[in-house]
Amino acid sequence: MENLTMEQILFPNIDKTPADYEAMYPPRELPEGAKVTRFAPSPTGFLHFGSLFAAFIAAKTAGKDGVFYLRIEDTDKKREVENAVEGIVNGLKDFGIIPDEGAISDDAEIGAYGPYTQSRRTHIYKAFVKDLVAKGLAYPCFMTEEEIAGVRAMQEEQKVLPGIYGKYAKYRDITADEAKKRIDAGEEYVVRLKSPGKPDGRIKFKDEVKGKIEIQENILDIVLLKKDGTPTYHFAHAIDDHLMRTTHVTRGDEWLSSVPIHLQLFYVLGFKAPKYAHISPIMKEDAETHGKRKLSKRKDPEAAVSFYAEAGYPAGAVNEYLMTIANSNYEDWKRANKTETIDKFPFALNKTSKAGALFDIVKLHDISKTYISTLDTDTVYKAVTKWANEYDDELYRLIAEDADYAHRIFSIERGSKKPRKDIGKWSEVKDYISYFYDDLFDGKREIAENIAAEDAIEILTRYSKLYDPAGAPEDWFPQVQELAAELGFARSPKDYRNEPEKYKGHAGDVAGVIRAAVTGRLNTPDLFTIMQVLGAGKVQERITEAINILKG
RNA sequence: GGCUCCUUGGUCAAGCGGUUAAGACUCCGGCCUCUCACGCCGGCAACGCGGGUUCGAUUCCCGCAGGAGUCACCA
Repeated sequence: MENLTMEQILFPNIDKTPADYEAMYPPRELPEGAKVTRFAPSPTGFLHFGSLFAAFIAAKTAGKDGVFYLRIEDTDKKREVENAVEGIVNGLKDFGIIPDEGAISDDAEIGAYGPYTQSRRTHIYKAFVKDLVAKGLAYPCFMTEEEIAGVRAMQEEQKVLPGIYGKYAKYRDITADEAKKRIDAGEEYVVRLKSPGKPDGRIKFKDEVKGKIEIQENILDIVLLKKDGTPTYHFAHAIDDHLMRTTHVTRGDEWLSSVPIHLQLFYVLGFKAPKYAHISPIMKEDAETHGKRKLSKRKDPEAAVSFYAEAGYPAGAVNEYLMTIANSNYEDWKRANKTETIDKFPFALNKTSKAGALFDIVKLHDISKTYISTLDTDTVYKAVTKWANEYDDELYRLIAEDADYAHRIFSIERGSKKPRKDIGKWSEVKDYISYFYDDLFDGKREIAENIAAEDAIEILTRYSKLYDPAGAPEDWFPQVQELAAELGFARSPKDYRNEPEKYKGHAGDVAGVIRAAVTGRLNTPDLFTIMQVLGAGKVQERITEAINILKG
C-alpha cells in the first residue's frame, strides 16, 4: 500500500494549486492609487440600514477610478433565504449604489474575478488549504463538539484563554496515517490553522478610520474549513480579498478584534494584506435605557432600508444624510458648492468618526426637505409618480391622469432662489396638494377665529366679483388691500398693529379668508399662484361653497 | 471577566498646548411678509471624573467611570 501524504488524504480531488489561481486572477491594471473595495453581505433577505451605510462607504472609497464589487458571503447555509441576492442588489440600486462587478442576481454575476458567491468558490478555498496542509501550516482536527465544550469549560474555570491552541490542540501533530484511519472510520473533522502566533506576541497596524491599534497576536488554531467543507468567514475573507485584489477592506467595526486572525492568515498564505477601515455602527437611542445601542432590525423600523423607500425619502437625500454621518464636513462643503453633486465631494475615510453616530431622523428630514427643494418640477413629478405607483394608488391615479395639472402644482414657487421646503418625503405630498383635487379635498374650511362670519361672507362675496384670473400676479394683493380698506380692515399689518382698535383686522386676514375658502387651510404657498393653477371656475366654485357653509 | 475601541451642547460634530470652544439640526425670540415655508438676524445649550506634565490644558500622559465591540465549525 502506497504512503499517502496528509494533503492527498484530505483533498484527493483537488488538483489546482494556488499558483494556478494566482495566474487566473492577476493583479488588476488600474491607475496608480485606485482603490478596490467591496460590500460583502450574507444573503439574509434583509438589507439593513447599517449595511447600506457600509456599502455606501465602500462605494465612495472606490470612487470613480477604483472598483467596487459585490460579493455574497453565503457560507452559512443555515441562514440562506430565497432570492436574497436580488433583494440586496435592488436595495442598493434604490439608493444609487451600483457595483462595478459581482453578483447581480441569485445566479448571475459580472466581472473577471468571480465567482463572487462564496458557495461557488469551495474548490478555490480547498486548493489553498491543501497547500497549507502540505506545508504543515494546517491540520485536520477530529475533536467533537462535546470535547471542545469540555475544554472550554475547563479553560474558563482555570481562567485561561479559551480556544483550541497549544496543548489544547489535540490533533495539531496528527500523522497522516492516523488521520486516514479516522476518516476511513467515518469520523468528521475540520481543518485548522496551525497558528504560528506567540502568547506574548503583539501586532500593530493602522486602521484607516480608527488609527493605530495594537493587539495581542492570534494564537488560536482557528478553523479554516468547517466539517462540511465550507470555509469560515476568516479564511474566505483572506482568500477572496486577495484573489479579487481588494485594496481596502471596509466593514463594520465588529470585525476589529479579528484583525489579528486575518493578518496572520495573510501572512501564512504569503499574501499582501489589504488596508482595513472599520466603520462604526449607526446607533439609536434606546427608549428604555436612554443609552445608545446599535440600530436594531427587531426594534427599529428605520433599520430596514425599505423604510426609506416606503416613506418616500429620495435616494439622493438619504445619500446626503449618509454622507453627513460619514464625513461631517460634507455639509460645509455642500454649502460652499451648492450646485455640485455629491459625487464631487472629496470623501475621506479618515474623516469618518470613530464613535457610532446616533441615527437622527429629524436631520434626515431636514436634509431631505432641502434636497427636494432643489429638484426641478419634472424630477419631482416623476419621483412622486414612481413612489405613488408603489405605495398610493389614489395619488398615483390623480397625478397620472392629468400630468400637466400635476406639473403646474409641483412648479409652484419652485426654481426660485429661495425655494419652498414644504416636502420632506413623498408620503407628505398627498396631504400637501390635497386641495388641488376635489377627490382629496374634504370640503372643510379652516376659518381664522378673529374674523366674524358676516365679515367673511362679505369678503368672499365681494372678492368673487373682483377676482381676475387674467390679472398680473403683482396686482392681486393691492386689490385685496383695497377691499380690506373698504370693509374696515387695515391695509397692512403695521397699520393694524399701531391702531388695533380702529380696524377689524388687516389685509392679511382678508387674504386669509379667501385662502381658507379656496384651499380649506390657513397656510399655503402663494395664494394667487394657487388660484391660477386651480382655474377660475374652481376658485369661484370653492368660494360659493364656502359662503354657503358660512351661512350655515 | 480578558482584550480592543470610543467619550466636546439634546443630536451630528470642528478643534489637534494659549480660541469670546466653529458650524449644522432641533428648540425659542425678532425681521421680512398675503398666511405658511424660505431667507436673514439673534438666543438657549458642551469639553465625563480624578491625578499629573506644563507658565498654561478640551488638546499630552496615567488612573477611574461610562458606552460600544469581541472572545463559534455565524457572518
